[in-house]
Amino acid sequence: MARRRSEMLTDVELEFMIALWEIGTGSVRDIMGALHEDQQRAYTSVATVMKILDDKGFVSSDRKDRALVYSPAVQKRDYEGRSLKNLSKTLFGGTPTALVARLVDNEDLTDEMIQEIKEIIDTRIRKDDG
Amino acid sequence: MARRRSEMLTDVELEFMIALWEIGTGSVRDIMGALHEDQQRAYTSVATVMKILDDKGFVSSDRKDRALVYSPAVQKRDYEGRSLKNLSKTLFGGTPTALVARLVDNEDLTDEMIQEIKEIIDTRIRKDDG
DNA sequence: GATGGAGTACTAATTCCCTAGTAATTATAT
DNA sequence: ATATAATTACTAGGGAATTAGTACTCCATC
Repeated sequence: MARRRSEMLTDVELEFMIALWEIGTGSVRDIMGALHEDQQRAYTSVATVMKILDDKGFVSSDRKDRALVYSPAVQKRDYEGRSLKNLSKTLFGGTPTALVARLVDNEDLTDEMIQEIKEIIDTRIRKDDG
Repeated sequence: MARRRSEMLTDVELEFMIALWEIGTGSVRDIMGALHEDQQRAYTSVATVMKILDDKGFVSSDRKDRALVYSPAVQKRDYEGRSLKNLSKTLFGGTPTALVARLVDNEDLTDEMIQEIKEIIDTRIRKDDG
C-alpha cells in the first residue's frame, strides 16, 4: 500500500485486472497467460504492474512456495460501478438518467438491445415492489 | 494537429472541454473564467492545454484580433457517446446491456431515477415504432 | 557445495501529463 | 514613437505510466 493516487485504473492496469478477475487468482505467469492482448509483454513488465496494483490496493498478494499469488482486492462489479459513477459525475452532471439517455441515443443500438435494456429496468422495478 | 494519441480526454482536458462546451466559443481568458474548479490555474497553463487540445483535434481555433478564439471540434454529445462506447468496450464486453444492468444495480439509485430511466427507454421504443 | 531455474526487487529509460515561467509578438494608449 | 498590456510560443521540470533489464534470493538437484 501507499500509492492510491487515483481511484481509477489506467488502461494497462485494467487489462491486467480483467485477466485476474477471469482466473480468480494467479501468479505473474498465470496472469501473463490470461492477458487478452496481441501485444507481448516481458515477464518482468507484468510483475512490475502487478506490484503497482498491489501498492494501489487493487489486488492482494500471498506467497505460495516462493511465488506471489495475486487475488483481486476489488471485485469487478464494484469497479464497474465505480467507473459508471465516475463517468456519470464527470460527464453527465452526476445524473445516471442523462447517461442512459445518451446511451440509447446511439444509432448502433439494435431494437433487440433496447428491448433487453427495457427488460432489465422492468425487472428491477418489479424487484423493488416485491 | 498531429498528436491524437488517444481518442479520450485526460481529466484536465475534460474539465477544459466542459468549460468550452458551456460557453460555446471563447478565448483562453474566457475559458479560464468558465472553469468549474476551485483550483486556480495560471493563464499560461490554460493556454498550454488549449493548444494541446487543438493539436489533438478536440478544438479548432480562429484568430480574432490578436487572441485565439477556440471552438469545440467535437460536440459534447459525441464525446459522451464515445465515452460510453469506450467504457462498454473495456469493461462490459461491448454490450451496453451489461452496462445498464450494472447501473441499475446501484443502491444509490432512487425509485424516481429508475422511473425516469424507464420513461427514457419507453420513449425511445415508441419513437422507433412511429 | 556448486549450478541452475524461478521469482522478486531494484533501477532505468521513455513518454506523456500538468503546471507555469520567460520570451516574443502584437495592439493600444500616450 | 515609446511604454504598456495582452496573448501566444517556447521551454522546462516534476510526477506517473509503461516497459523491461539486471541483480539478488531461494530452492532443488547433481
